[in-house]
Amino acid sequence: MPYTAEHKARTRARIIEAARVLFNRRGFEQVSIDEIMQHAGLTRGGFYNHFASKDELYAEAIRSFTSCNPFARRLADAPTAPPPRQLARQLIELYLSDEILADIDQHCPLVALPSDVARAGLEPRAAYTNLVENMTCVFRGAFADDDGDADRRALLIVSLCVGGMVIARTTDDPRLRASLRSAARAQAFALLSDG
Amino acid sequence: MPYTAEHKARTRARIIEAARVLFNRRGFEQVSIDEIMQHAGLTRGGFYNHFASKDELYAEAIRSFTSCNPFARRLADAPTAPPPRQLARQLIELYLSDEILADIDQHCPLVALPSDVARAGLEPRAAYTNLVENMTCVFRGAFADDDGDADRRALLIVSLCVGGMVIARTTDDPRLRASLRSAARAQAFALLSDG
DNA sequence: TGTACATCAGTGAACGCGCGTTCACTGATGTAC
DNA sequence: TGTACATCAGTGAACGCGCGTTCACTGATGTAC
Repeated sequence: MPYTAEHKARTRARIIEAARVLFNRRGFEQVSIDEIMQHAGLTRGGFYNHFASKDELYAEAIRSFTSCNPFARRLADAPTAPPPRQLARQLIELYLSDEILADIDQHCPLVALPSDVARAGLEPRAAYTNLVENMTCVFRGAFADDDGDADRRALLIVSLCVGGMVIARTTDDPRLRASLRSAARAQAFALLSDG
Repeated sequence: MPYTAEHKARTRARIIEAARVLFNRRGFEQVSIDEIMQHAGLTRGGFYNHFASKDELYAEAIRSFTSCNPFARRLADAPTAPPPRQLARQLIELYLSDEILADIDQHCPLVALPSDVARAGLEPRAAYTNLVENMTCVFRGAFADDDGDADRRALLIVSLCVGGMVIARTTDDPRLRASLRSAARAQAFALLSDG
């Protein structure tokens, strides 16, 4: 057995991470396998030692989003996190922040890839749905268990965050980019507070 | 002057309409000029009699949405339309309706093409921004001129409509598709009412 | 410990295909007479 | 009214390029002895 299985797994993970970043930045079709492999420090030909096709890589990359964006990392800290409502506020703030908007590589796939995923196969769409559910679930946690209006509020916060960021990311007008997000932030906070 | 200018304008409009439908359905890069021209009942070569490049057509197609979707048509009826606030309600209802969600060809580019436009050139992004502004402006009209909070509310309604539809369109979960839109509709109505 | 070997991760040239774009042309049409 | 003509919208073959994929290969590595 030349090269350990672990060695191959690490290389594979490196390719997926490179793909995640590049897909997020420029979309699935706009990124070539050549580029992904270079970004991972490899050359074109080796790709098919790890994946059957570019499509297979796409599904893997979307799945990997769940564990690699700052939002998800913030959530992973949950045990040491502040109480639910305060955590929710921090996540809204982070989600709509200038830092995230400015750093395309860190964008949430809900924001970065909706059109791409909508046209993709079943696997990517299921991964996307899963992400929406996870995000909603976090905000749901900020309300009382017996709060009949909590589900609706959580969904609204998600819609505001995603909607605000999608438009902000797409438009080229700096004022609109700012006012959209500050309006969404204030409204999301209001939804959290008067619950 | 063989062929009237009007003849050429009609052909051009036919190409734009074909492009609008196909881009909306499958995205910018996934649709070839060949396909668009066929869809318009023409052949590949004639394309460059009407447009300098595929990018130029893209911007035109986005702009054309302003005049050829149910949302815009509803607006064109303005003279005979109900008072601004009631019109706004009708437009929200329409934007988030089952009918629109089910008919991909009719989707608003704000919902159908965000990832594509975000990666496109200046022209498409400017056209997108323009659409956001037009939409915001309509909802702004539902509030008093001297209402200092109106701009913010109008932006929130746009964010909710677009955000709700973007996620609904992308997810494959029917319950989520429904609950997102009904929550967004209720909240948008609330924003209109207690202004 | 040192060496020969088998494995297979990684290489890079090549292939085939589709797409955006160009170009020489064709033929339908409005105009001048 | 009829005809010859100039224009240019529309045609379709061709070009060049980039991409996904294939393939014969190389050489680094763990293992057996």
